[in-house]
Amino acid sequence: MTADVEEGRTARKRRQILDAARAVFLRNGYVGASMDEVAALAAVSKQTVYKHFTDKEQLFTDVITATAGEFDDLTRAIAATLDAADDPAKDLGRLARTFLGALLRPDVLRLRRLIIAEADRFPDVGRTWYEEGFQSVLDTLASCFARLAGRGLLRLDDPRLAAEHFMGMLLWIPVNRLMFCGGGSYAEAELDRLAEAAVAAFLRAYG
Amino acid sequence: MTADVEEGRTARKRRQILDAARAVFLRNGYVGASMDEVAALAAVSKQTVYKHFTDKEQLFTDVITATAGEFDDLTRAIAATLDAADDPAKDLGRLARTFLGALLRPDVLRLRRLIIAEADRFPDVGRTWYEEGFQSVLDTLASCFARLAGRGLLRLDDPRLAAEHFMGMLLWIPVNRLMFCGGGSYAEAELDRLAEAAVAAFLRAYG
DNA sequence: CGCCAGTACTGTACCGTCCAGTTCCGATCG
DNA sequence: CGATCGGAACTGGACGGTACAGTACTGGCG
Repeated sequence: MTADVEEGRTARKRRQILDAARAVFLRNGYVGASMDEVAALAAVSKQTVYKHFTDKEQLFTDVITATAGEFDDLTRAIAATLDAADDPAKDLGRLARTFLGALLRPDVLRLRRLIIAEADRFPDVGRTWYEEGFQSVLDTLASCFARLAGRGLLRLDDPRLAAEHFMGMLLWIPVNRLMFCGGGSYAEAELDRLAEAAVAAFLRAYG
Repeated sequence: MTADVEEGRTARKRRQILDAARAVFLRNGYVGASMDEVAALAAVSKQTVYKHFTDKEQLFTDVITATAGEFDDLTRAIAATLDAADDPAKDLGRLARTFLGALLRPDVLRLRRLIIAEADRFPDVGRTWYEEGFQSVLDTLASCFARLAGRGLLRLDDPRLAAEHFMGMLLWIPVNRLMFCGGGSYAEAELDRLAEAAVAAFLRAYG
């Protein structure tokens, strides 16, 4: 997406294929996606697809792992927001809004659905996603909570547990609603309300 | 499953097909399931399958909606446990354990994965499941919370919000872990710990 | 006679391979 | 510095083999 114009023909084709495959897999699922469609959308011959990726399976796993790195932005946002916090209510609210905005995006939800759907066929993909994405966000949040507790701004024994409860109160409802009701979305005002309510309850339990 | 031996041969065949289809869909997903496999597992000819269900699509939606009624047991368990409550900490703990035991069963999780995976192809199925299953459990829990608040055993303005937060703290972590890590499971002691921690935090926020 | 199992059949879709011809890239040479 | 060249990468299409949805037909059982 950036100035990767200079990356060589081979790398460019590979990137095209990965992007097209991501779109096709997200739209049709693993079984429903056809390699012909991937090749067509990538504007590439099928031979080239099979030169870069031996299998449909390997193409799938490479697509997911290539997309997994995007969680790093989220963890950085956590640390940046909370470590500079002085008013926990306000800064937790901002963090909660950041989470909702990042995790309820349609493409993120479709990726989530895809990984969940194929968790049986690709156990490694699912486990990696859980450990590298889900858990690492929790770890980061927990260590920030621990620092806030050290500064007397939160009151908690088990920062990891507090992080789990924070995420649960914030995300359980909207994530489930959007997972089951495919094309839905939330208005900004509703997201504000969700974030505010979760933070208020969290501060009653852990403030 | 019970003593439905006398239900007519047509209805019996239909039941056989539905049960077999549920197993096949749960194991292979919608696209991966084959009608031949369903017929074979039901010990029925393919012609009979198509006599009862016009389509693969219709068979799928009928399978899901036929399974959806099982949530009623859960809602009854909520009301029975909480409306007789005198010690909220203890009874909420029992309820939390009931939820975990019911929702983390492997077949329930596979059904959940299946519906989520096909939420794009079958939007009605996903929405129905969310409204009839998910929301009705929340509604029941919320009205029980309201009664508890009326008796002075809980302190809350918005019972629905409290129910959402209760479920979120309890279920977010284990459900997600098992959705992403296909074949995992929890030991009983871990479930006890999860339930206890969620109830303790909930009572700090809403006690 | 009516219903159903078993099976064969049609049409389609797709994975992965193969081949013949073309384009791109980097290096070498005039 | 620009023309040339060899090889790698790519295209486009065709093909074998397989799997599956849905239909049709035949024989057997109550």
